[in-house]
Formats: sequence, C-alpha cells, structure tokens
Amino acid sequence: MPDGLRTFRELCTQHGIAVTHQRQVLYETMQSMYGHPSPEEVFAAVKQRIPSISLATVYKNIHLFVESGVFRELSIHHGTLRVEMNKVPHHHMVCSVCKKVADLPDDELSLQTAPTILPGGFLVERISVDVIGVCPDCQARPN
Amino acid sequence: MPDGLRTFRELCTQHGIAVTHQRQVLYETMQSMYGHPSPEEVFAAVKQRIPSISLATVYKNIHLFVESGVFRELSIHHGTLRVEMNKVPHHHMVCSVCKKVADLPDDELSLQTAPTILPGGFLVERISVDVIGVCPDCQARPN
DNA sequence: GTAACTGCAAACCGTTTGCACCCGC
DNA sequence: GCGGGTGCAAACGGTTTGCAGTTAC
Repeated sequence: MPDGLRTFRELCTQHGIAVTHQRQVLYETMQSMYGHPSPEEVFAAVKQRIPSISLATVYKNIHLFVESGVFRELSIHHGTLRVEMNKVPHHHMVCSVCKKVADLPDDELSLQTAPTILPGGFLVERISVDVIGVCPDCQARPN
Repeated sequence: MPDGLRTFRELCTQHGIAVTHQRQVLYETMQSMYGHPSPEEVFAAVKQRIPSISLATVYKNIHLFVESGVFRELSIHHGTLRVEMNKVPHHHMVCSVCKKVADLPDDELSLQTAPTILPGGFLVERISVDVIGVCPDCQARPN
C-alpha cells in the first residue's frame, strides 16, 4: 500500500470519515496548493487528476473536512456584507455556532501598537482581532 | 435646517459625496441599528421610512459609505469559502487592495494566552489576528 | 445643464440540493 | 447488502448591472 494512502486512511479513521478516491485526491491537492485557494481553484486542480469530478463533490468534501476537523475555515463570517458602524476602537467576539458578532472593548484585550512595515514589506494599516468561541446563548442551548 | 441634516451634510462634504434623501435616511438608520445588520436587514429598516427605496440603492450606498470611509467593512474576505491548511499556528496578513491572504508566523506578533472565559460569559476557543494593510505588490502597482 | 443618483428587472456567481446511480465497508 | 458518496442539473440567495427617468449642485 503506498504511503500516501496509508496516511490518508489513518487520517480518515481518526476523524471518522470514509475513504474514497475523490476524497483522497482532494485532500492531497489541497495540501499541495499554496495559500488559501477558492473552491473553484481547488476544483480546477483536482480535475487534472479526476476529470469527471463535480464541483458539488468538491464543496461537499471541503465542508466535510472542515466539520470533521481536518481543515479549518479561514474566517468565520456571515456570508453577507457586514459593516462596522462603531467608531470606538474594539475587537470582535465571533460565535462559531451561531456566527453572531459582538463587540469587545479594546481594553479587555490589549495589543501593542504594531510596526508600520512588517519584515516582508507589508504596510500595516490596522490589526483586527477576532476572539472565536461560543456565545452564552449557544452554550445554554442544547445542541 | 434640522440638526440631523446639517450634521449629515457636513459628513458628506468631509467624505466628498453628494447628499441625497435616501443616503441620509440610510445613514441614520444604520447608525441606529444594533450590531452588524445585513444589507437585507438594513433594507427592511429603511423601507419603513422610504417605502419606495430599492435594495440596489441600499447596496450601492453601503459600498459608497465603505469606499469613502464613512463606515468600514467588518471582515475583509474573498466572498468565497477559504480553508486553512497550514497546521502551524500563525496569523494572517490581509491586503485591503487585492484581498490576498498571506501567513504570518506566530512569533512576529505574539499575543498572550487568552482567558478561557471572557467577562460576558463568552467561551474562548481561539484568537484570530488579521493584520490589515497593503501587500508589497499593491504598493508597487500604480493605482 | 450635466453628472450623479434612484428604482426596476434581469443577470450573475458562488453555493446548495434532489435525485439516480455507484462504491466502500 | 446497505448506507453513504458521487455526478448531474436545477434551484437558490446574495449581489451587481444596465437602463430610463429623476435629482443634486
């Protein structure tokens, strides 16, 4: 049995999901891609190894990977445009269950003033801190 | 001239945008709403004062407010699902121009271990730090 | 007067769903 | 053999666009 498959098989067992060819190729492809590609980009890449794969399968499995803890969602957001109207500097508490966003006063969690230019040449405008967790409502609610 | 209009007029002058009735009501409504409502929710609220307003106008003006600096987008993301495949703890540099996300090693910007439960009863799982700014490519590129 | 703004309807695009068939366990 | 996975096509929902009429400056 090739190494890749053995490893992937173990990973699936660990996370309680079934092993399929599509799943394995998807996983390997994602691992090999640089940065944070979109589902469409992943789809295009996987298609080179499995031309018949469908975009729906890619979506279903990316979600499965995220739900089962193999990967993580980059940013938890509502999927719709949200705007900041609070002028006072503050951070956000984002509930990973219900996705609600609450403001967190700056002084509960202070952060040093950042350097203006980071080593790589990135020009810093501001730093956004999201505290990800579970809000009181969702803690109380039975799952 | 009522106070609200005078203030809004000044705000528009400051940000270089024209004053319209829809714009003013939209602004006031958004200011008065709690949290971070979606465009649909804002639309529903504004409709109570201007029943004929269209959703397109709401979208156009929210974007205008964001572009001209009256409000700020809550989270800069691609508008599509992105997944974290890098297991090493790190933060992100998000370019506000091209929206690209690059990883930032944890040690360039360290953060104290967070309390597990915040004063409000929020259960913390992890803290996500985004450094928002302009990437080298976009600094070099003529606007 | 003219450029910008509004409202409408249609188009768009990323994502999800229902279903018939197929495959892993 | 059965339950879950796959591929397809159609549906969905949030957002954008083109356009004709209207308004701000």
